[in-house]
Amino acid sequence: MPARVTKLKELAAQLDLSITTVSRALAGHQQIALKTRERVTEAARQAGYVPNTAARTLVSGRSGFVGMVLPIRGPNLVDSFLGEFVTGLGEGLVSHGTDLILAAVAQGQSELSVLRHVVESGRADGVVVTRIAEVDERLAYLRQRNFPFVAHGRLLDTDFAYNWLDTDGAHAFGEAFDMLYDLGHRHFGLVTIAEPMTFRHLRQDGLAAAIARRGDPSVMLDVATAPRFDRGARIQAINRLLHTAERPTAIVALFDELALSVMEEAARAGLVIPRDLSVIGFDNIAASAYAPPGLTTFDASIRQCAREIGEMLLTVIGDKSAAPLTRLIQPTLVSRASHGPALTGKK
Amino acid sequence: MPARVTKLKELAAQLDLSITTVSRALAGHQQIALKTRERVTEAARQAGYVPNTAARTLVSGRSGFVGMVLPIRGPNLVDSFLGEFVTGLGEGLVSHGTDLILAAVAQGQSELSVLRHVVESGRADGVVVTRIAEVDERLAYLRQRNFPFVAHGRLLDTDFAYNWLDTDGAHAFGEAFDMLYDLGHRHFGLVTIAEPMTFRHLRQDGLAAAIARRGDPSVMLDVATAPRFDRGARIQAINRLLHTAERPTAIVALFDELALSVMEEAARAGLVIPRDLSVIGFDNIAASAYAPPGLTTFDASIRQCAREIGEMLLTVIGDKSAAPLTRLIQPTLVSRASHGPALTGKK
DNA sequence: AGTCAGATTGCAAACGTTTTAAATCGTTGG
DNA sequence: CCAACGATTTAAAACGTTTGCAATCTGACT
Repeated sequence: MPARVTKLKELAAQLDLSITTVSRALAGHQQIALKTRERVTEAARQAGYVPNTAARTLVSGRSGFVGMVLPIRGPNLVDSFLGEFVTGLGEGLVSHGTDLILAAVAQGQSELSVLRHVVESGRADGVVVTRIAEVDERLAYLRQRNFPFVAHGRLLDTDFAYNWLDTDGAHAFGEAFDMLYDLGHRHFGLVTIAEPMTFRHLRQDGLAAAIARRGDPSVMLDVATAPRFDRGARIQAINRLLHTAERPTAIVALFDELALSVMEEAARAGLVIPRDLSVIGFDNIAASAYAPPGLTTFDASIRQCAREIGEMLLTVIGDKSAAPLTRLIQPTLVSRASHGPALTGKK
Repeated sequence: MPARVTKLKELAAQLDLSITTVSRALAGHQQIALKTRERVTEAARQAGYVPNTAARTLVSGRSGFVGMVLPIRGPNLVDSFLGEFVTGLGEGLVSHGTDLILAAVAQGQSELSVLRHVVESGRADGVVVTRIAEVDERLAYLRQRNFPFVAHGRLLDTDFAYNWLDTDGAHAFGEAFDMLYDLGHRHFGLVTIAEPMTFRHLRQDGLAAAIARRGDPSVMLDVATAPRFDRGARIQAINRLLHTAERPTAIVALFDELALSVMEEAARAGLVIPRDLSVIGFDNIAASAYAPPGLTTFDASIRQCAREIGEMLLTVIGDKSAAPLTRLIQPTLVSRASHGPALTGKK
């Protein structure tokens, strides 16, 4: 026999008060006598009263939920990002009693249509959008609806003001270049993805800007590109980079998974890291610490970022007309053993 | 200007039909004339009508959500489990248009109280419970309420019938022992956790049973125990195991994270794996492939399990009175390079 | 005693949907 | 031409809460 859920009406009857008063007392309204408020609170606690979310949402227009569309990924792909992000988001939201809804995208559906559903069904008071694309229809939609959201990542178009939090990939990649340059490296490789994600541009541009700043014409940069989820193409692209006549002495990867692939292929080709090749990644996923000899990378602290995104979103929901919130996080260099001085004997 | 959401009333007015008819037409009731149904469906599509979740939930008593309480974990802990699990669950639920609610546990709250909130506020039609403890008050609560749920993991008490899916850790650990025994190992180590989780017992018992089955009195087993989230204690316990006069030649770890720690400490102690020590884990987390020389482990395919759990839960929600659903998954051995023949020269 | 202000409390509407029971329509058989 | 039936549609209640407005109560002041 399922124990029944106490309703406001019952609580009111039991206390010999009106539903209105009980509701207000629990909401802590000042207009209800303090004594009554205490009496009601205690009775509610005793009865284990929990307000019905649906009824509350229906009348107040606030669901107490924040939505997120589950990022799509291939069937055999491990995504170290999601677990961290979700945990952080939960942490950021919990202080205000807000829960998270995750909506998956079914086969044949677009991510946008799922987002629309979440927004228009009133399930959520705000949403989080991750992995921003160069032309992102999700952001366009949310903006047009004037629906509260915070993006993890930036658009390239800086005219479009909105709420975002991003890690400063451009700066990090500049830092990586400077460090490697100072170690004597002049011939660089960059492993990147084919998808039109904005973080690709930002990081790539950060690297290019650092090279330009240095103003040394002897610096060379080879770029290898492969679709994000195509392992075969990735391996091929990396090997093209590794097996040119004049091989780069340092390779920067757009993110750790790519860097780990580089290390694997380098090992397969008989190269010793960091003696023959320096490798630097970005993200600091768990595997990076274990992959020999330990990947030097930038820690983006996804969990912490997500937590802050959660808090930002709550602010945005609370005050829709506030000026756009933006936050640029500086990732920190995690120096392990995959980088070192350039092999100069060769030149 | 936020575009307005179309409501049933508007749709009805526009079609010159009653709200009732429109509602029924969209639900596909046979009693509504086919022609009308088509007309309504088309108009709804055009208007981009999305039913309001709260209103629907309030009257129907079904929220279309499945709940899960975000597993608690330390601030600096990476949990490879969660991302996989959530993705799989989403995949399993999406076919029925069900979304997932994740509720985080705030500081000072108990996981049970959050679960109660989720259940009693009507947020969810069913819940998923992971990481079953020996005496699990969450299961007791859900059962007493007769609320639909599926557990990832089993209780030791087999009298209590409920819906669960579990990986057969007992069998896997038996398999690990047999394999190692056949490779000549006689002195074993087991690294386990202090927390009263049922999977600990099941795996440990599986190992003990395999040893007993073998009936070889020369087999020895040393057990090292440490709290799950205490890294220092874990390292200490492992080193106690590694630095006894007569060191085990093979160590089985309760799960991969422990196994990776064993490999790290072994390397630090100058031991070569698998020559001096065989190590076997369980879970097959991403890092296990990278940690040198590659951890031999069992793949529990969390994502696939979670997917199935999602499907099971939908079944349970659909028919509350059905017999308990149970499913035991056989993990598959992933043979990498961390195990090998026992070093016999020593004896 | 009457009046009035301020402090409390309660009535009733509203939120958008589903669902029960009943109404309406058109048709067929007598 | 009427009754009855099946097919289709509709009115109205219900879900549990919040909230604008009105009602009541309690003293204090005149």
